Amino acid sequence: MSTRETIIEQADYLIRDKGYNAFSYYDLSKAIGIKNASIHYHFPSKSDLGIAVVQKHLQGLAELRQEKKDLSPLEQLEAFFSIYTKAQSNQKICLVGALATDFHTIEENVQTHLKVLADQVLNWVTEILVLGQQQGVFHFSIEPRTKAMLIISNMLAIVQLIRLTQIEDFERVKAAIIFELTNPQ
Amino acid sequence: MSTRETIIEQADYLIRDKGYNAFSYYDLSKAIGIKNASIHYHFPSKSDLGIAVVQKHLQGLAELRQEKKDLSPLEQLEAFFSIYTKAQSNQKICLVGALATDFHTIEENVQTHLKVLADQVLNWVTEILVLGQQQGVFHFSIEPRTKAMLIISNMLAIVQLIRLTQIEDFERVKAAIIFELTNPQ
DNA sequence: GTCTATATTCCGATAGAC
DNA sequence: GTCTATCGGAATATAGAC
Repeated sequence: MSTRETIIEQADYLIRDKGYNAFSYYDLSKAIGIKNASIHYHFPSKSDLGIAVVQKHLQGLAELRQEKKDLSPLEQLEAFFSIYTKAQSNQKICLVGALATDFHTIEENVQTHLKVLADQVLNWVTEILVLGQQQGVFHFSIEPRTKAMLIISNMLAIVQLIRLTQIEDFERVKAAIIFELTNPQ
Repeated sequence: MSTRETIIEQADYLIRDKGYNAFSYYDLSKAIGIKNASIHYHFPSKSDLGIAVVQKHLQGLAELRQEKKDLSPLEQLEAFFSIYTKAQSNQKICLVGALATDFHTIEENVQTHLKVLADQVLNWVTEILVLGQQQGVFHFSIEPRTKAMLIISNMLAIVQLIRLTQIEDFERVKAAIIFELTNPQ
């Protein structure tokens, strides 16, 4: 992995662990083993790095979506959940939530990229829900886009909340979403 | 309002606007009109201030709960939602979410108080849901505590997400939660 | 591309006068 | 209880050698 990619990966980790404003170039230099100034060579400003991290997630999302596109709606939804399962296993939160709470402190170009990421996530989950509804495997009576917001909200928030409650709540919530979605009650 | 109370209120505002690590004693001094050092007289360390803000929310929650305890389950749930409606109207997020994302950077005594707040919220919403279920006005098939986590997650995350999507999503989500909860499908 | 060294700014916190 | 003044440290960022 190139130095540039290593920096992005570590920055991603730190943003989702401590928050955008709490991590520093010094944190990165410690973690990677190169000096502060070397990181500025790759990413002159912190915003440049923030954008790169968001873009990495955009790319990862597109790849995951492409990779799973022929699977069943339920399997695709579980693929979406896997993003959060992976985060939760490392005590990390999701990038969208991490940067949303710091939204009023990040530069406008980072904000813009973040909005695109949120939009892409919303589009994907909405698409999965519509497909599942058409196939009769998902049951819900509200607008698909709103249902997608509810499910995304559940995942985004639960990875934050399990820092305060119990780690087991993550699996409980995931199972409950699938139960309610797949059972006509 | 006493200077102490003014400081707490402004700190509350700033934490939920910019995040715990992004606001400074200087921000407070500008907003209130007293000097940096004067704030340290009331709150020697930033942790002292953080704890005071959490405790203000704990007290506010207890008062709201007491005030609404004889109302119907639906009205009590709407009272819970009103916390987020108020936040959303000022582009603020909820305190629990704001401090959860910064959780790994705040001092242990702030963490402890925050956990108590999250626990109190969870207890209240669970209680409302059980009552509604007993009265036959709420319909859900999962554990009440898990259902409470789902609903709290929805509200906690939506106030973060509307910074990235559309402000109208807040009302949509709120209406959808009530619709799904009150309709047997 | 990485380094040393440093400029600059800002932050949390304290001493001491009033 | 609020002020001026300042300390010590940390952050983002840059200059210039290698």
